[in-house]
Amino acid sequence: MLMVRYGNENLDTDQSMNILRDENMQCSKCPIRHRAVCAKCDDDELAVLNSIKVYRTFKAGDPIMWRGEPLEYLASVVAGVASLSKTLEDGRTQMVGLLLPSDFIGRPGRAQIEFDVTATTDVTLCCFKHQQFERLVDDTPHLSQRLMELALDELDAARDWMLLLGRKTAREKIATFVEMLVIRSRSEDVEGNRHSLALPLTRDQIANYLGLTLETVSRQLNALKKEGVLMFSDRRQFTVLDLARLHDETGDDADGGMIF
Amino acid sequence: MLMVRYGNENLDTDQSMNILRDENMQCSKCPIRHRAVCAKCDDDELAVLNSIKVYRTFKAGDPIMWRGEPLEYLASVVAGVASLSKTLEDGRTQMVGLLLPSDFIGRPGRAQIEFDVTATTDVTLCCFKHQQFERLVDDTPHLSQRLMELALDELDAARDWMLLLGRKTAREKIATFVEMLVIRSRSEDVEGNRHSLALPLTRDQIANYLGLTLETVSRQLNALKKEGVLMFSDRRQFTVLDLARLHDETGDDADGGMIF
DNA sequence: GGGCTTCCTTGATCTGGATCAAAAGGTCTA
DNA sequence: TAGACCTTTTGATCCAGATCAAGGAAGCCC
Repeated sequence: MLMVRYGNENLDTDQSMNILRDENMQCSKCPIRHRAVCAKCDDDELAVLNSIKVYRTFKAGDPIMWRGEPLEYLASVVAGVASLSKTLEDGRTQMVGLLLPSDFIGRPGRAQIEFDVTATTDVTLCCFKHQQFERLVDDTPHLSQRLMELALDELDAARDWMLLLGRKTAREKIATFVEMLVIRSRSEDVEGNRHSLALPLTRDQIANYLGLTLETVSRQLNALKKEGVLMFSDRRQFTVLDLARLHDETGDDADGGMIF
Repeated sequence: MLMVRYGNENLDTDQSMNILRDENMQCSKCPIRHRAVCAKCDDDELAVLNSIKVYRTFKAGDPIMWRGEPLEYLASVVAGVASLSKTLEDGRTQMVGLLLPSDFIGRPGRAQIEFDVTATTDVTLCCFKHQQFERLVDDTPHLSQRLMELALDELDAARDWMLLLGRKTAREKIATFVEMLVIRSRSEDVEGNRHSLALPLTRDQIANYLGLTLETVSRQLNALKKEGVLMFSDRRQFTVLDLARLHDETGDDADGGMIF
């Protein structure tokens, strides 16, 4: 996945909090500059954000925020993949969102979140202190407008996922998931209509996202391989050989509901 | 469900469009005044809304908006229940939202919606012309703030529903649905901890909302009846005899994730 | 009242995906 | 180079809920 490397030389690192202050990292050069919460900000607004932002990094598997915990930071995902998940009393869990670069964590006007946030790969976040950011939002229409757009995008994605969870077969779920990965990582290896990319999740995590078990995920992925829709170079890295065929397996109509 | 009756005497009715202009209906007396999109508006702002609003009514079963159709109106639900639903290529459908009084339809900055909206009971909407409303939102922070809150509430509800659709058993789904109805209709008949209310949906529609079949819905509702959790006076009207027991059947933990 | 239609119930059977179980790769450490 | 620990694959079995199939019950229109 879209991994971004920053040099380590000039970092002022607070190891206990994973906080990096990288004086070299300017918002204007940020890889997610034009899709994140700051997308609509002009140079002056960006300068303010630049001055209050802090990078934090998390290792794959690290918890980022817990449900119900007061929100100290709001953040944009700069690199890596994080997941949102909810849990039932007896421990069954369901992922309710996948955060890819440019997605935003935390909401203005909410003191806490209703789900756990976990790093599924190594993750870099661009963080803003909750209260500082809230104040900024109040006098920056470009920020609040963009926050609204992001919230509505998430709502559309959540509703597409409800259709998937409620009505799709295991095969359709897997095909939809892979198609989503292709769409959300357009920038990666493409050769003709062959798209090469990596699964950002383990079989177990995919199962968790799709409301399946890991065994079913494994069987369906291998079936798509046998049928010549996918090709795996290792367990994570794969190529979509037939995008049209993949779409046929999703159960969605041609004009497609999916918004990512 | 919370039905509101308006006198018919002073209505200027355009039958073909179901448009009612009721000069007697002042926003200040509106039953959803304090929960709808206008909740934060002051008297001046309300006066503007009052002057541009139009009521429309729909019979149970009527389509309200179609997916992909350009949005002429944005609207608040004043009375009755409407549903949002999405459909797969082969016709399988899944409800992705239930709109109760005070809920809002349509989004600023979006020319169309990604799902169908249908009246499930007789419905009264308070409508605003799309462009007129957009302009108003831009210079009325109270409106845009409230729209943001409503969007975030919907997002939380959508995520709770993803957990339900992905991981809950049929029994848990039904119990969660009934509990939601109780919570969202607090104003109705309560005697001790016995809550009497009506199912706003047919068995088929409930199945559609919960990702089940109508037979399973019927069996589970009757099982809850046999076990003394619910009591039915007819097929729609019922009483919750044991709210704690109902909650135990939802699978949620005590402090509860559910936000409605 | 009788014939529609729509909604709901109940029973019998089937099946997709869960669950249980075991083994095969891969990676890391030592 | 072995051993410990993952993640993934594959096979065998099971079961919750879907599907198929008949009726009932309530409302509506002639």
